[in-house]
Amino acid sequence: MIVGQMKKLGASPDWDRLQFTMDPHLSTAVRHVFVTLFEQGLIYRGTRIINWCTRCQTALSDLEVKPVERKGHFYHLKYERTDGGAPLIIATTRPETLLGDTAVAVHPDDERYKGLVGKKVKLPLMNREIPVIADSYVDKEFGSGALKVTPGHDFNDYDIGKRHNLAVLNVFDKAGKVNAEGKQYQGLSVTEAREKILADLATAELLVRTEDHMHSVGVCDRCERIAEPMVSEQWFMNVKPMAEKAIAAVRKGESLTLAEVEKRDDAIKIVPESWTSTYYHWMENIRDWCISRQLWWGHQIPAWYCDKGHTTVSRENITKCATCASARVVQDEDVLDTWFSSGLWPFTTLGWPEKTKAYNTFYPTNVMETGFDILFFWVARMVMMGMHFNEGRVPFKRVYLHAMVRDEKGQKMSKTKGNVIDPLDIIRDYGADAFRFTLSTMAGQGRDVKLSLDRIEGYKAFCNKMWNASRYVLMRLGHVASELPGDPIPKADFKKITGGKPLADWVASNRKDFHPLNKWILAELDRTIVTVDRGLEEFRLNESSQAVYDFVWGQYCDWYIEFSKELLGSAEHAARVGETQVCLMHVLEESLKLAHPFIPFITEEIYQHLPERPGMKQGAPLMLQAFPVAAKQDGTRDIETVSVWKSAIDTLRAFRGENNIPPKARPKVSYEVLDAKVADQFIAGVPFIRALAQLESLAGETGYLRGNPTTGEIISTTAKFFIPLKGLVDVDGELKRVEKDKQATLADIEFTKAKLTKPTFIEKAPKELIDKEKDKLKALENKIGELDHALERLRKLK
RNA sequence: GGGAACAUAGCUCAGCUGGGAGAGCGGCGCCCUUACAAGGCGUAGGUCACAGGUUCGAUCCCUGUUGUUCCCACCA
Repeated sequence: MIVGQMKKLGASPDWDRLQFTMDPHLSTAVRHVFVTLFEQGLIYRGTRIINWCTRCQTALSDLEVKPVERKGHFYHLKYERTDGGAPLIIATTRPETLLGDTAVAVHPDDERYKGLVGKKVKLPLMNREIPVIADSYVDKEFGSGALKVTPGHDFNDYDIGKRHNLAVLNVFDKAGKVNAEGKQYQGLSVTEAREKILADLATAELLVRTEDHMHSVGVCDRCERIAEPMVSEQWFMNVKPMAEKAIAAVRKGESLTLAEVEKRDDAIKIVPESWTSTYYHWMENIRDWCISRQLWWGHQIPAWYCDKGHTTVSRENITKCATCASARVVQDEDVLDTWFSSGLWPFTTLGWPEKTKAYNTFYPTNVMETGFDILFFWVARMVMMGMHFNEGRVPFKRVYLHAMVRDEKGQKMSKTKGNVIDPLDIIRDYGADAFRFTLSTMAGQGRDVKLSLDRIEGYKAFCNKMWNASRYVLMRLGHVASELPGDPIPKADFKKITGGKPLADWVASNRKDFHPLNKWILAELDRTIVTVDRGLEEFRLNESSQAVYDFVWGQYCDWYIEFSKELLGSAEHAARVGETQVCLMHVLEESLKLAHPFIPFITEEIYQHLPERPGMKQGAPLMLQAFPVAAKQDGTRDIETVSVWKSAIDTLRAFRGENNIPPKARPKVSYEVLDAKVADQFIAGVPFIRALAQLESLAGETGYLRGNPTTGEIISTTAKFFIPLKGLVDVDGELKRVEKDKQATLADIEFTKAKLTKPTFIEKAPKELIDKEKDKLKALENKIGELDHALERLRKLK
């Protein structure tokens, strides 16, 4: 199912290399690792206290036990002294464990109990005497300052017991029932035993009082049943020495850049960096890893026990004990923690321990991309195992911890909570591309993603936009039937236009002579390529996807395509048709490549519809094309030029919009350039401003309109437009619009003036900024003059 | 108990080393203009959680407060 989901999502790994940790080769490698570590003394079998799940009937690692706040009770019990002195009061949350008590502990400095240490108390209900011992673990302030010690069922008590050589009593069996040690309580479950014992204590007047108590208990990660600390025989791995090296590798990576770390094999960089401290903290406090599990599914531990009690650990299955040659051998029934084999993933999947070609080529790998929820479970173990078994070389150079998808309420998805969103459902409703794009833009957050259906909807629209833009391009290239009868645009013959050169090459060598609009869109494309590239390099996927989105929709569709209609449709620019067709095509193609990592399906589909062009094989997949590279050309001037046109168009559109001038109205307008510095640039854009502002005509002002008393003046930053207002607008409405503009401009002036008159600013701010502010002030004051003039005319007109 | 993060427009979120806050969705107005109504154009909407500090200047850096979240931890 998961593989199916990944394919639907468009994940593009080399599926031929799909592997499973239980595959024969990986199983062999797992055995090899286990036996090697055993021989190195890093794996051992021992009796320890571990967390035990009484439902799953298996040992759990520390990581598999989740602390949960539970309401409980704090019971104060009376332990009678054998010397007849005042009884000890002991507080506990788990009275049933008293069955396994082997001591009572007090703090060595506790004046209240000084004389008691070394004496004995009577264990309630059990008819057993246990010693009072002194141990500094005990907190004098907590409860009564006296602690019952149950080494068999409590981690702390186990440690205390070891320090004082106390007996370890197991009173529960693997199913969580009281065993024979519990005498009259045998057979009861933990909960039943607790109730019965409390009742008996009450009867015996040994239960002093009961309080409500909130405390955290460890529950099994899988089934949420309370984990029972139990003493049992398990396999452990000493990970401390490996952890030290694993810490060193990340420390080294901290002082390196992402690019630097890629060139070496002894350092790891974690992104986002804030996770490194978490990683250190865990690694520095790491304890021996309990690796055996009492499950029926997994890699069986390669250890055999003979009838004489000898243990044989072997890479091959054995039939005889290695020590006594007894043929009565039986393999350990336990299996390994699933993360044991997963921790070997980066090298066992490449054929290790054999030095295969794949291994030599791909180890160390470049990027490990996963969720932070398995940073310890998986990532840390891979680092430790990887370095240990590969001559200190790291398994991967960079770790990218992506954000975690949560549900709409921000909760982690889980099967038990039933709030899992199936990616297939989203793909069915919105498409894989929209889903991927959304995840990419949301990946910027450090921690979690609340999946927002509205946003997916928005990116679905983007995919649609891309499709429609492509349709337009194909029409303009004459490769799709235009619905325009008698469309004058010739079918683009790229071979002829570029002389057989690939479009990209032809553009690169000729772009300096292109029309400003074509130069401009190429410059915008270059900028976008740089941004997308940087984002991908630095794992800021949201910046990359956002840059693609903004470029395609905000520049290419909203402006360039609109401009191109004029460029292609007017006889004035007939000489630019071929060049413009190439640019439309080239920029579309490069955009498809930039967008492809995010929306692979639709971009591939569109790509397959693109017409034949020099150097391109029909049917070649987009996925295999080289990623775009930005030209090293300075497009600043072109971007500036077109921004002058855009701002003029914006001003005229705002005038139309706010005055509710119907789109069908085509006013005749004349202009006068206000900023002499941009006069040439402005004049080159006149036909395009006219077209996009939907004007009948736009001509240099000759005095006719200016002299006309019914003419209105529209002020943009670089130019003034004269428009006959009569019958076109409601003069009051236009007065309001210009007045609003004036107020905003005045506020601007005030702000800038305040800045410039502050002596400390003039003294300390960078000169560049001061000059910029001065220029700005001048332009604003100029504009006020023009606005006042416009207002005056409007008032007269009224 | 220790550590980390987050708090920006009604909603979901950008804002990369400090120089007058942006997008999408939603709202309002005008448009079915032949790529696109899953659209176009215009427009409203934010003391950037709160209080201090550093700075000529703070959404951005520092400290504290409040709220939310996550991770780690053996307080009976």
